[in-house]
Amino acid sequence: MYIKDLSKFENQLVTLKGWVANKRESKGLVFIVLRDGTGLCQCVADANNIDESYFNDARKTTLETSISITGKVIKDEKQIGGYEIAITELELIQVATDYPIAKKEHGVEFLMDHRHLWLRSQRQWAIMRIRNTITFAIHKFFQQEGFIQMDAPLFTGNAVEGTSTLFETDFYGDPAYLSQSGQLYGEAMAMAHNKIYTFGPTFRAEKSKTRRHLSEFWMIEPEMAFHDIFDNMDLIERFLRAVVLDVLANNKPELAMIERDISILENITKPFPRLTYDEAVKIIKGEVDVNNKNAIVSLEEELTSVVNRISEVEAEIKEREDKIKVPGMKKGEIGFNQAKIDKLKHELNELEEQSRNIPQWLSSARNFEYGNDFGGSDETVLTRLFDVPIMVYNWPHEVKAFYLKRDPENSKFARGVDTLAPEGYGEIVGGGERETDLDLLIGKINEHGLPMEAFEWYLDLRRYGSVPHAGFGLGLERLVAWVCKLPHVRETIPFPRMYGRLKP
RNA sequence: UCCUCGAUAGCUCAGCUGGUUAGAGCGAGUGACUGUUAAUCACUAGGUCCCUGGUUCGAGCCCAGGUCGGGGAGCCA
Repeated sequence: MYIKDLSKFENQLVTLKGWVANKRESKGLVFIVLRDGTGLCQCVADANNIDESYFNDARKTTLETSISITGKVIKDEKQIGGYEIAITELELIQVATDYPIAKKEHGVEFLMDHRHLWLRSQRQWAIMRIRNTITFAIHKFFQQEGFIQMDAPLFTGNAVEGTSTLFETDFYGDPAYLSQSGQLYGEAMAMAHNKIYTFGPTFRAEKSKTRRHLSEFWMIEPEMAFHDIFDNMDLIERFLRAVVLDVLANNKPELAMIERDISILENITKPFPRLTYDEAVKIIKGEVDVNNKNAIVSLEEELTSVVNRISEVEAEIKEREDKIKVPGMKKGEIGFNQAKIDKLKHELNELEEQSRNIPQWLSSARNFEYGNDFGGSDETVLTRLFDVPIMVYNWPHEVKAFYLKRDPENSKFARGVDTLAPEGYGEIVGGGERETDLDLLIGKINEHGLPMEAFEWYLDLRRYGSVPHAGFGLGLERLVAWVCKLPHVRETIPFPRMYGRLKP
């Protein structure tokens, strides 16, 4: 019996097992908000209606105490979930003392140190449900499209691109690296099964401390024989649309819990703009407007509004602090104002960080040098202007991976494509058409200073029945972060591993 | 690796140009309250002011070096 099914048991006696998510009590009444992993439900112990021992046990409950409750299901529109339980029996399973996570603002470090408990809170619960939908939707999409799921090894002897970002391990006395992409293996598997996808963990030892980076993250890498870059873009677009529509179909309540603006997700049915690198650069530099917006001007406006908001917030904090100081205010009202002040101070810290970052981003966009790869801030500047994901293709070949196909129409470019999520999120997909020319590939491997013997097996794919093929890699956490509009990817995975974070 | 912000009670934060005994709210504990949805009231217990050194009659506050954390750059999904 689970809380999510209560509607089928109106006016019946049910038994629920779960944890105390919240509790309020007065003399003859105890209100327990029970959490059972499927939902929340208020349960009421009324001293007049139940045995004294049950009532006393109800009073003993604390935050996150585990209990079993039996009671009658009563419809009550005012309650979360629309139902309430009138308790008739209550069994304490384990009484928790001093649960660390309180119903108030906490700092990031504290919450991360208590990630094992933080996962129980409502917001995190909702995010994990959405992640689950996305994971399932990804498998569903590819399976329906006739893809075979195959897994690339996690231990690898050679680096795809450089070694500075690899975690080294000991493999029976030899160095081995944790995989940072299954890409090359994916190509081999596609030659055997035509269309395949991998879905597994990926490791990158980048000492990055930004909202977009994890050291361990989950990547989905499809690879398709007989696909060119345009087929690839068609697939990316269909794929992301299917996944987001699945979330909209299954997770409206969760999206509401985290206060996600659904209208932007609903735009997913619109076609994704496809820009060449050249076009995207013009937009970033503010030389071309898009959707009646100019990248530079709108960022300048953003900066102004951040500055204005800072003075607003400062004024409100001061006002509330002065209010509290006046003698005679009721204790509860002081507490209420103090909680508001806490929240405003957190907002103020974030705004001040933005006011330091935006000028840097502005100068980076203004001074963007044609031919460079996009940085994180460039992607932010660009994607703030859109309300659907965009695809940027035909990149200068020097800045992209060695295995990307040179554009036959202009050898300056490589047929890579990045998909950038809107609202400033940036890259969630990177991919492209693969180089099939054996000599060009050998040249690129030498150019990058990579050990040729490690790539012999890969070159075999060009020697024996080489065909045009393409694929891409999607970062699961980045997709979840955008769908949920989270400020940081660390909340999209149960136990994040990142620079400076290996526990819990 | 670089830039930038920070570290004070279990938590979130005040703490003035350096000045006696370091504060608030929340949380916790005790008692009072018959329906609450972070707003009832009273009382109680909570501190190595991150570490090391320096300046000073005097350092939570100033200086130097470190440690840890937030944000960003580079790199990337």
